[in-house]
Amino acid sequence: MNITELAKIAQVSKATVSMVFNDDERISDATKKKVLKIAKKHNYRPSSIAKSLRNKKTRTIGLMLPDIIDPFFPGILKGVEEVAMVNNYVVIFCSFDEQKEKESIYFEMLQDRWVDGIIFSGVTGSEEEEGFIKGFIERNIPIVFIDRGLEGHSINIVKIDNFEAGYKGTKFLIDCGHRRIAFVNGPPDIYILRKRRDGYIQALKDNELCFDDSLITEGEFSVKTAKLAVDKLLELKEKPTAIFVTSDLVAISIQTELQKCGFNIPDDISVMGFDNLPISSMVNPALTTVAQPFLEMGEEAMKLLLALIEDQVSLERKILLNTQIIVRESTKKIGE
Amino acid sequence: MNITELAKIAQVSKATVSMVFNDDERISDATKKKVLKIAKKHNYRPSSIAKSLRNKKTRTIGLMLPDIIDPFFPGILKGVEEVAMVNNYVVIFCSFDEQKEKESIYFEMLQDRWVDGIIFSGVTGSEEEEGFIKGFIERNIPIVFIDRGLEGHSINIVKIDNFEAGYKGTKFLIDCGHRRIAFVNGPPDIYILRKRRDGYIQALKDNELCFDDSLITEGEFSVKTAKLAVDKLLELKEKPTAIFVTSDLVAISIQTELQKCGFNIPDDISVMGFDNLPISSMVNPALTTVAQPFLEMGEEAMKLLLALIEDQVSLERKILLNTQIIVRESTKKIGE
DNA sequence: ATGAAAGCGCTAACAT
DNA sequence: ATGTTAGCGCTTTCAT
Repeated sequence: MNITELAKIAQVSKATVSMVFNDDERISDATKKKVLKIAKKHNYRPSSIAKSLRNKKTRTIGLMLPDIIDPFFPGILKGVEEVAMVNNYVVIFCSFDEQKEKESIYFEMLQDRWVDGIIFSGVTGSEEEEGFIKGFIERNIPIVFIDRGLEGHSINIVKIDNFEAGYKGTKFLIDCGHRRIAFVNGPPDIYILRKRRDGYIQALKDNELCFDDSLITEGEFSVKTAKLAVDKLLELKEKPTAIFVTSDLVAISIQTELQKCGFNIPDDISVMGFDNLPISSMVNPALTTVAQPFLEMGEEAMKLLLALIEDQVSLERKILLNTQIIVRESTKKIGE
Repeated sequence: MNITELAKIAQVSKATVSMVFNDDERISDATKKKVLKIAKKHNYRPSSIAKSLRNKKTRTIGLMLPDIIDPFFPGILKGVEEVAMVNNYVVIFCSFDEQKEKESIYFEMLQDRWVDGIIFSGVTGSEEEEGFIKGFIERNIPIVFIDRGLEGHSINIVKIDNFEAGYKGTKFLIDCGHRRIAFVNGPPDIYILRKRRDGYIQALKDNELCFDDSLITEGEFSVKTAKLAVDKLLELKEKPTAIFVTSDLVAISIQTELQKCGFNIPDDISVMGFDNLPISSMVNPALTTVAQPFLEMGEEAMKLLLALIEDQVSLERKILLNTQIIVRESTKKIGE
């Protein structure tokens, strides 16, 4: 059932049917009712495809994510999806698994499909990527970044203040009385992780605590790094009383490792995570952590994208979301 | 840049351009090369939207999920996405959060957008839902279900054998020497969970073990249920030596609860989960569990959907995927 | 080997 | 208050 058939049955013109479905005020209530009734009876619904071709708007956005198994992306996806759906948009899910080739193919698909906008998390910074991104911007397809964007470009981005988060987490441990605080981080060539480390170091400095290189472990976020970090700690003659880990998953692995080595958490050592994943409240001990507002990040990114699409504004906006310390059982006050 | 403009620049007809991009053999190599070159230069790519309207095929599928935070859905999503993308399809992500209203709206959106097919996990069984599903099938839009489908309908479905999985998990514990095995399950009105329980009971029977109602706890999958289950166990005079929990997340919560009550796992009591989530290997102790092949479920669902879409077959197919026992640290052999 | 033209389902300008 | 018509970008018959 399409508009032509329906118009025939309802004995009106296609234009009238169209106007009815677009709530045009010029149509009389009588015909409006009549058309709607017949449409319902015949299960007629206007084709989004035809509309898109005609209107040059698809009410579709692309969401580019490096991964979906990593448990912080589902929250972002959900936030984006919710705001999109309420606004009658639909999201095409693109996960490129850190593969350049997949990323390129998805960029092309999104271009071919005339998406109205793109939300992008996990920029790699490759030349090819930059080319695609510039292409979209030239064609007036807005892009909103999450976490980090293209360096040296006027961009719209939603993120947390990673420096402040690193600072805040460290400060919390200091306020708990800890004086020797180890730091376990991901790869420092990732901008946001470098910032977290900077925050950690600044907090130490501001509180006149020794900053000791041997307290820092950096490497990819994995169980291996967790083991490495624990091994490193065990060899230290002067052991830290707390560890700040910039990933909940790694923090959980570290807790496990430490427990296996006979440490009691938090009595022997405090552990502080970063992310606040759903699982973090379920493990033993429940993890104290710096919470990232994943859902909100998705929501805000989508809201910003909507503004860019619909209001045609080309503002360059940075939205900074708050992190929050969630105190649970893996940290405790010491000293006095 | 569209086909008309490109045709003009290349001094050929629109038909020729179209044929070039559809690899029509009638076009000479010379013009093919010429057109492709000019297309590249002007960054021309055929519009998927216009193609869709013309061809009545969108190379788009809808994926309906009840949730995305629940950690087994990301695996499914990933499996679907991978197979879709390799075949030049795109997936519209629809999460209805167990809300009937959202579900209906998404069904309508998918209809309006002429998706070529739908993958659906989490049927609720509501009348409205059934209406939509029938509508799609009537309009020849294939639907593949994951886990469970519509009762009394010829449907295409990908799932695991939940009875066998329940049986297998229980049997493993029996083979470890356990004679009193508690069972913690989700709501038994969910078909697949009922099946898992049936498998548990059958395994007990087949091994002439007492089946004791007081060993079973059922309720929604949550921390609350975990606590409830542990409380119940503590009151038992004859304690079980093992617990089989049909959800890793709940199993992890139960481990935490038990540890807080002073139990050592697996020395005092063995715990067996169900799912094999990424996190399950990281907790302490690492969880022995019945693994569901989430990724494969998504992949197989998408492959089946492709067959239905492209071969226009209307076979009614059930794909049964294997579960697997992953032995880790939370269970141990006892007795002899 | 290539071109001309109709039509996919819709909207918007213009006409009545 | 409603109808007529052209056109969005593409494919596909049918001609040449």
